Amino acid sequence: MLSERRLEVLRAIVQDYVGTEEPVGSKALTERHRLGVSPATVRNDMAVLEEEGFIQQPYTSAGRIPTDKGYRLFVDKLAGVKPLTAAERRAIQSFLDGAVDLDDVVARTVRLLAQLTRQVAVVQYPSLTRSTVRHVELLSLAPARVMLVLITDTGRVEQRLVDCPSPVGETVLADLRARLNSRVVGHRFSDVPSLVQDLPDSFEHDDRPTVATVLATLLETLVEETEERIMLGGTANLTRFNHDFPLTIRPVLEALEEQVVLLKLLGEVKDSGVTVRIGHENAHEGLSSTSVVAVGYGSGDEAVARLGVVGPTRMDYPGTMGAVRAVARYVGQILAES
Amino acid sequence: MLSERRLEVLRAIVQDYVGTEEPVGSKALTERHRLGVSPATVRNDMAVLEEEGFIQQPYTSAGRIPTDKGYRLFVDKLAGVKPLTAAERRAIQSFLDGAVDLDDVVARTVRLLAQLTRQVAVVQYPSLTRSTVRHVELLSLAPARVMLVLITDTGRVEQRLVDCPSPVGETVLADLRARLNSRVVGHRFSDVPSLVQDLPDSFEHDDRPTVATVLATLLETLVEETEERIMLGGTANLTRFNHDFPLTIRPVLEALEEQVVLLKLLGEVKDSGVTVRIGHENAHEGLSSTSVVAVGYGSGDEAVARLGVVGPTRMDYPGTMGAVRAVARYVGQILAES
DNA sequence: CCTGGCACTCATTAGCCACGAGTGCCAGAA
DNA sequence: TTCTGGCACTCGTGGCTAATGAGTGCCAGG
Repeated sequence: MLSERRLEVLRAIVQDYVGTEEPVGSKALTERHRLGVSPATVRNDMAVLEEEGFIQQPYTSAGRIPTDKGYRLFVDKLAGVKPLTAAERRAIQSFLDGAVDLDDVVARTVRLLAQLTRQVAVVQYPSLTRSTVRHVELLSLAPARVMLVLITDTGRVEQRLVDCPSPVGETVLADLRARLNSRVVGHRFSDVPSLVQDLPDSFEHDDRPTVATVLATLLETLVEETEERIMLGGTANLTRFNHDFPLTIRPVLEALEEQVVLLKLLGEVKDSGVTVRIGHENAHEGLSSTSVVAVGYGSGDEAVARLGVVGPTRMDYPGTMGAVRAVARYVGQILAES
Repeated sequence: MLSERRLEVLRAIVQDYVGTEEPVGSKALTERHRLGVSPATVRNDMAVLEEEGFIQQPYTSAGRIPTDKGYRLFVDKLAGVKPLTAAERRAIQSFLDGAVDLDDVVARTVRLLAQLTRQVAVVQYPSLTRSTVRHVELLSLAPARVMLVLITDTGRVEQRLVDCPSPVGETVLADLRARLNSRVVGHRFSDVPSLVQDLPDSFEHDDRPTVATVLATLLETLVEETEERIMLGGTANLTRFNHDFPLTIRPVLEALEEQVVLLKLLGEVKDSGVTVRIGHENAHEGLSSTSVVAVGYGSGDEAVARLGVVGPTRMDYPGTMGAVRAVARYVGQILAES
């Protein structure tokens, strides 16, 4: 078990290393922090911390840097979430208030997060599975061609072309539109399949294939578009990886371009509270020297999507966590209002 | 005036420099290219080329590298566009054929371009100004709240919430929807304002404010959404700037994150043929050591948007131009089919 | 106008050395 | 026990010098 002071030493190491980006030695530590003990004592503590795997020497007889395990302990036990200043809060609010539609909200959020944390920001579009239907519209484009438009409560719009097996009359279309909406509006996407199951039966025999086709496309849209979209920003901040530059940044950029990777990354986020994944805790190889700080957000109690940042393991965790949490809250508010 | 052989020397310098990424000397040149003259002669030619500003020495008595002006001459006079191989063409086709909707087409195009050229790819969404209206839909969400959905011939969908001054009946809405569509469907966005100008007059006096509000929102959408969207990909390829890495890559990444910059960049593209902007020809400072190769694309004769790549001035121009042109053609085909 | 020869330039690399931040260990004090 | 001061040792960093070699400009002669 680690004594109180040893934890204090670890905290000091993390803080100094994050600040200076250089391995930190025992002497420097005692000078910058009031630990009340001599460098020699700190050295002993460091030896213990190293044995336990919390810190590490880049090479023999250099200063120490935290390991992933060290950061983990720091995040879990030694540091809280740093709340934003009033000025920052105001900045967030005024920046997000100007958004005109969902795309804009997401775009602004990405910029905001990137600027605030000086890291790469990742924002997932509000997910369809957990949203509800606001409206389904059917438009006749040609005799046997219908456009299906799906509008969600988060303001997202999806459209699909439907090629019908036979020409479809305006009245049938209006009928279908009305019945469809009366059944599904306000319901969750996941409930839609069972709600529309018997709908074809209530139509004339001739129209049933058409109705079935339209419904099939609707269900397909629900499934397909559950592949969620993600917006990325602030990649220029990666250049602050001053160290072994090309080597580090390359795989990170590659990973960030893979929507799949990002989705998986965000998928591992807990439903409540800020989630931090440090270094090798991230499954993806290219991200093994980065940390992900993410959190769910939503218009109500429940999270409909996630947002967060990706940065070097050597990051200011309390500040980053504070910024991510705050932004998520404001975005949630904005979504609830619209 | 430059003699034939001197141009040949310039071409050789560009080709070698692009290949090796190192300043090229007179001896190496005569070895790799059958110029039929001795290194000494080449040196004299080089001296002339340097005096004319086509090439440059990084420092006294090193090899030569092309200047922006040198690349310009190379692109304009010395090199054509290299057509793709049959295999590459097939790859493009099969890759793009799988796309399901407009977003997907753009996303796939970006990936394709990035992979093909090994550079940063930029694709502009088909522009609204040059598109035509396929359908306008009005949905009643609440008594005094209407959702306006605009569908373009390129498959793009835009929606806006409209808060009306007074409750609006279903019949009025249906009436407006019908008249609106009969007037604007098939017409260009730029023609819409004059087409709907007198529309409010044909409604009951009480409904005119509502109609006017809806129309205002429609026109606003046309203008606002003319701010065009852009998709970016392949930023990981920037790491192939091996040279003065952080210094070079930073401003480039920053520039690429600014939609405005990208739009301005693509805005300068000629309407026909592949446009190449080299180094300082790009207005933006951060892009002064990159070149942009871009071209318009569209479903018909006319370009509705642009796509291209951004890479180091030291790039394989013929190959890049070939790839960009080929991709643009296929995307145009895909759009025309849908 | 082209060529071979020659002296010169200068970035790069390797080798060397002094410096100093940092360590581990140990004996003695608290 | 726990902490401290002292001390020898490690090793990356930075400055210096010398050797290397690719590349140049210039010139005299074909």
